[in-house]
Amino acid sequence: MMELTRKGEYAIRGIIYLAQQPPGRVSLISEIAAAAEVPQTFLAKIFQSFAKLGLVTSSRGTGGGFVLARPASAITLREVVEAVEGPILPNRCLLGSACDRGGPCRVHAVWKQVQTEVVHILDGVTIDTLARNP
Amino acid sequence: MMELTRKGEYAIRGIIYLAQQPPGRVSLISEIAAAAEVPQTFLAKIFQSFAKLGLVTSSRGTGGGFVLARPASAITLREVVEAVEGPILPNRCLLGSACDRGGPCRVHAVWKQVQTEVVHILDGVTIDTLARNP
DNA sequence: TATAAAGGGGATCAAATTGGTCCTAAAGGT
DNA sequence: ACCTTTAGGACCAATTTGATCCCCTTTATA
Repeated sequence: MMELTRKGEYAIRGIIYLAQQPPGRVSLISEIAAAAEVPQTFLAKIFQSFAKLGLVTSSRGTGGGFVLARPASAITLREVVEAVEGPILPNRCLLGSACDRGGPCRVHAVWKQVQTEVVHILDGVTIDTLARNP
Repeated sequence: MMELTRKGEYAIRGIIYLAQQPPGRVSLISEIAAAAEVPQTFLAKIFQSFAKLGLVTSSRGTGGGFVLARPASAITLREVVEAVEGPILPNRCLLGSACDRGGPCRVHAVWKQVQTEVVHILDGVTIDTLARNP
């Protein structure tokens, strides 16, 4: 239960690689894909999401590629994961207010607590931290 | 991300209904399914899992049905969820020791922490508590 | 000892999601 | 012009999810 998908896995590996490059250094998607051992076309889609959300900046043409849009210490694991997997949401009922057939369900508060805790943990981890890891 | 499936949702609804019955009272799967508003054949499968894991006891034939195998206060939400969704496992890498291409991945400790927290929350909630909820 | 009333278990199936490819367009450098 | 590189959409196969169906076994009781 609650498993990260390949997409999430790849997203993390890819952005960690970017974070390990010298600041300002532009990386090609082909380079990132090779280093992170991820299918290139798939990773390209992932980085499109990153770009749209402002986690990375992209440039086209010769000399183009991807760079972090912010210092790695200002990008959280939560942002990266949510960029490709959508919001942390242990149960659909956390979206609307009425989840059960009439009124909030009996487990509502528990899922809310799970959500809060997970978000808190992932918010506390930056890509910088992960990139510097042993 | 991390969404509970219908199966998990149904499992919880079904066992809460059982917990709300007078102690010892046998409930038919048809009765539970109607009350919980869950497809009966699907719920039957779910309760088979419960029975195999010893959360409920089942009896066949006339007068048969399902009863909680333990007091509702001794059944945790975690047991119910894991019975049908498998173990709480934010990342595959939490199974083996080496997750990344050689050695544990950089995010390993984070997923471990998420797992521990979620397990802790769900372990702290009993079916009894849910059944008595407003 | 039939027979009806349950649950057990396997096979099967459609729909949704996941994981991934391909192609064409657009943008930028030479 | 022409090459390089990302953008975006269409498309596709495999897997998972969400069921349904059918036949078997167990059990009470008429």
